[in-house]
Amino acid sequence: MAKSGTSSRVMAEGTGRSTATMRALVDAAAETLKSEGFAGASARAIAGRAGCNQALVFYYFDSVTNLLLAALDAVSNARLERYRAAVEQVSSPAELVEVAAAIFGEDLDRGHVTVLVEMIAGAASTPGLGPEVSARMTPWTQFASGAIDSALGASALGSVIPSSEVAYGIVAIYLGLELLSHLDGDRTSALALFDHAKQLAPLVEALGGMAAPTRPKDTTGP
Amino acid sequence: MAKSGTSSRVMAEGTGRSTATMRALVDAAAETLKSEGFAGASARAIAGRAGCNQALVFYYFDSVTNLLLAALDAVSNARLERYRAAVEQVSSPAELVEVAAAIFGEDLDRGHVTVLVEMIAGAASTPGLGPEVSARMTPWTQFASGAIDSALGASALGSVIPSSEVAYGIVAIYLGLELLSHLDGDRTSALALFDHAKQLAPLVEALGGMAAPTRPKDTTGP
DNA sequence: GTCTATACTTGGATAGAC
DNA sequence: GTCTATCCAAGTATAGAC
Repeated sequence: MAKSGTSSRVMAEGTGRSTATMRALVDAAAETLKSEGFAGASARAIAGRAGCNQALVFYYFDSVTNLLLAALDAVSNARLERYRAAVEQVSSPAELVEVAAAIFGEDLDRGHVTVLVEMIAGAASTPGLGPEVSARMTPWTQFASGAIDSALGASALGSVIPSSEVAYGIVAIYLGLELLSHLDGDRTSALALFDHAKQLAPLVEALGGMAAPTRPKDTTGP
Repeated sequence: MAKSGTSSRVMAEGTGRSTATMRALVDAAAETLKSEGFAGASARAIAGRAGCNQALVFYYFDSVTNLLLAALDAVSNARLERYRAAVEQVSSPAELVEVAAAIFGEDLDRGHVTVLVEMIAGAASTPGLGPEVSARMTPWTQFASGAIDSALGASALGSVIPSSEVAYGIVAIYLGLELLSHLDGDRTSALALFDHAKQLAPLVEALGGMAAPTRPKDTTGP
């Protein structure tokens, strides 16, 4: 699943060219998934975009599928970090919706979620790919769950609807909005939804306050 | 876009065998999209499942893409009719969520939304397919919009959030839940969300009543 | 209408030169 | 490490026999 037996332990500097083309391939794989989709992400198409030879795909990753998974890892990890950093300074539902909308706007423009969606949909056609992609989804549902908990407080509406299930729904919305907005090249319809969600946030806050045992804005101080 | 120049005007009975295999191909195309995904839906795979020769795909539909679109049409229309019939007897938000959950459960089990999702995701890799698929999505957003209007009443929350935008979000959730639940073969997580939505429906009703100029359950009588 | 046969293209993957 | 050359499998699409 990892790599061939090449330069996996020498990641620091050493063979500068090798890791460079490796990264080029990973980047090109992500870009190809965005513009050509899973079915169009062939070794030749990816290598062509990376500016190198098709054989290098197999030299570095053993198979096209492995390369695509590496691309998924790269995009997923980078974005997860971005979301984490942004959500860290958030405490209220309204704020949470606001930053979520902003970063999701980036995702729509840059096509980050496309990579995810194409891999999920493409998993059906490649034996064994499903579990691999599925494993890479759990960090997202877990992250969403945690973000909801810390913004809403475990005591609030969380007692009515468990945050893990809400998180599942949030992730689903992300994927679905990506599918729709990518299909007709229109990100405004998707972002409009976030605007409305922002309007609804105070309502959630009020309801949470009613059910909760008086928990103020929670500044996670140790 | 339609067919070759074969038996398009003789659809009644006449050439019984021809329309039979045509339907077999359409059905097989849908099934192949469900189990093998867009990338695995080749003329050979589909014809094999239909129990006929690969060449018939091109005889009847000119191209694989056209056959896949025909399959999408068939599934989409059948399901739309199913939803319409069920939603007709609905007036309250709680009822709407309930029937939506029930039929969506069918969709998850039988893989109807998979066909849609695979075609949307696959559209990226086939030039010209995007607009075709997009055109087949609008009936769904329109239907959802209408269902929300008639269950909520144009006067209720509709003044805060336009039903067309909510409909966009609902369709997105359907697609996203399909992606997730299909990936890890678990429909319960998706259906649990509907259960919770049902619990929230009375709240929406109450809020709608507050904002609306006293509109009772609306039994669309002529 | 349906099948066989076939032409042509693309894609995954390997071997070996440099 | 990177490229060329190549093999082989699979796919689209057409022609023509039945």
